[in-house]
Amino acid sequence: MLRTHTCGELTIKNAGSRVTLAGWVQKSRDLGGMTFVDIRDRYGITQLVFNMETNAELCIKARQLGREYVIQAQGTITERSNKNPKMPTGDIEMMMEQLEVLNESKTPPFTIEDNTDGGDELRMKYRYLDLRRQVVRSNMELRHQMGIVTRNYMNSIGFIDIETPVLIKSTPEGARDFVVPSRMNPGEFYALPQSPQTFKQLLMVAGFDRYFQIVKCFRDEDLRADRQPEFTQIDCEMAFVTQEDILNTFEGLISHLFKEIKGLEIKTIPRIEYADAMKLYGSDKPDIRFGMEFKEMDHLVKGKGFSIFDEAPLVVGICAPGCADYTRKQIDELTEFVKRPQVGASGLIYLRCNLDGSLKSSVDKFYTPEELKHWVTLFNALPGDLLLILAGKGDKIRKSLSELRLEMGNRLGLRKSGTFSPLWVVDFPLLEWDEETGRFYAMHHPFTAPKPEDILLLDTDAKEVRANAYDLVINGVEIGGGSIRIHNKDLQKKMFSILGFTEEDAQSQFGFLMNAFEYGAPPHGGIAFGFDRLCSLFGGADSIRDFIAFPKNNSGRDVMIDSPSVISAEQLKELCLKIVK
RNA sequence: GGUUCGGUAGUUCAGUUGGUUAGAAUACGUGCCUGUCACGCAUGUGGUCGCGGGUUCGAGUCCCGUCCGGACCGCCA
Repeated sequence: MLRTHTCGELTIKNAGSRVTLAGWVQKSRDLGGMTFVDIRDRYGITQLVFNMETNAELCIKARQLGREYVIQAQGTITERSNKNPKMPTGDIEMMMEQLEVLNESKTPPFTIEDNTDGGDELRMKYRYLDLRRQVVRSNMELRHQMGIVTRNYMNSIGFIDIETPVLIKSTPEGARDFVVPSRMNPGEFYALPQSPQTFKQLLMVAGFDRYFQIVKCFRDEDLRADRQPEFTQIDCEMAFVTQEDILNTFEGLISHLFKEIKGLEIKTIPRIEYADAMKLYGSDKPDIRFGMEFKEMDHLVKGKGFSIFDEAPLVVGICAPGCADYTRKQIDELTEFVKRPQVGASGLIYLRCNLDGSLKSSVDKFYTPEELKHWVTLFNALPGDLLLILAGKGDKIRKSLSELRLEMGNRLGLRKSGTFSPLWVVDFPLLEWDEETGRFYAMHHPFTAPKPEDILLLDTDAKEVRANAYDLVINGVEIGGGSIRIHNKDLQKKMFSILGFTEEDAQSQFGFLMNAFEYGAPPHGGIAFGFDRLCSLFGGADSIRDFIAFPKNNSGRDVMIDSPSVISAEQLKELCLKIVK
């Protein structure tokens, strides 16, 4: 071994012992007569002391060291005369006896510090240097812990980890597939899985009644701070269960993770129906760390001559507590915010509930003080509050108001990191009508079971059919989702037909699944959690990139290895492929 | 496909109404310094102002195009 200890473990107890450390030069401080060098590995930092009086040759050698040189240091651990309470090894230092440069280093393009001077792009290009930083490394360690705790927990409640294939079949439903050409089958392609969905269902048919896997999934869609083209799921499936059993089982996993990793007790996770979430928060993934629920106002505002409200299908607002002192400028800012194309409202109406009890709105012309008082009553608004009201088309304006609600939550500091508010959103619609293509799409996926009491509606009013589908939302982030699956061939066939599949298409794409359903498929259902998102949520970050060792940038590129890249003409020929731009 | 912000020293940024030789901090180099730990002091090196075109006596600054990066919308069963 090139070392006897790590750079993080030596304390006052080791004083007097002769040790050898190996690691990277974090920083050196040359004071003339003596030189201090901080040596770093993934466990911590230890201070090395070189003294000109006792060993001039070694001290001069130490002055030649640059940042990130890899060195081996031998010496005796002594108690410091000037202790540093800020570092775990701050009580001791190593009086140097021997120094070996194991490898030199160019000066890195950014500092290897918690508050690095490097920008994102540079850090990604030199990710191996970025990963040396304590903050990034501890993100990786958190991820490791989350994985271990999950595996142990799932194992302890009887789940079995089974790997499913990565080279599978492309299907038109859902996200775009990444495809891989098959050399042995010219003109044919594998697809990388968007999730192991059908395989885990086949495992249920096979009798593995509790399956899980921490598994890479792939989707060829545009990226976001919380979306990577390859990402990791905790993928789970159970047989002989109801929705209730699944929610309870995975409430167990989530509270266990919170307890083990964060030391937090999560009581029962509240549930909200999809329809209520949309009505109260305008979102299927509401952040319930704060209230500010929607109130619909049509019955109070229509027919008073204010055409914006009269002509809008829906008038809906929120009450921002303590914001009545917002200046004209601040209100204008909010108006600009809701008018941004990403938010999409055409204007913002406000009502100030002044501290002296008076009311001031942007529509005083149209409403009497008495009428405005009814608004205040509807919102239970207190003096000092500010009502913010949008008008427009139902779902669209709810979405805009949802953005405004989150913005106000941010402004008022109501979205505190370190606070976790998990929520089950249940009873999602089974289907979504798409105007452009004039057909239904599965809201979750085509294997989701309708609620038994809604099955009859499939033929008459398919839009109204609710599914046994659920999402886990934490702090407004969709962390997981799943459903009870269809296990009956005829119902599955019917679903495909509603989704516009011909019988032949359904058979060629999903025949293997429907055939399996003919051989005793048990009732089953499951859930998948976004592991990267869960890690970044626990780590208190908005972006999942810092919890992935080698992430891709906004354009799906890995700027370190410079992928994707062109392949040679030989490779193309072998695959019978031709590039047409 | 769209909206929006940005690209100036190795790095992070400032740069006024278009006007002399483009600045700061940090990093790096050199010298001094025996208790530093964001060491200090002195001093120095370092610039294709992303790229191309245009307006102008004059462009880092204005205009057009383009490339790259960030956030977002669409998209993401």
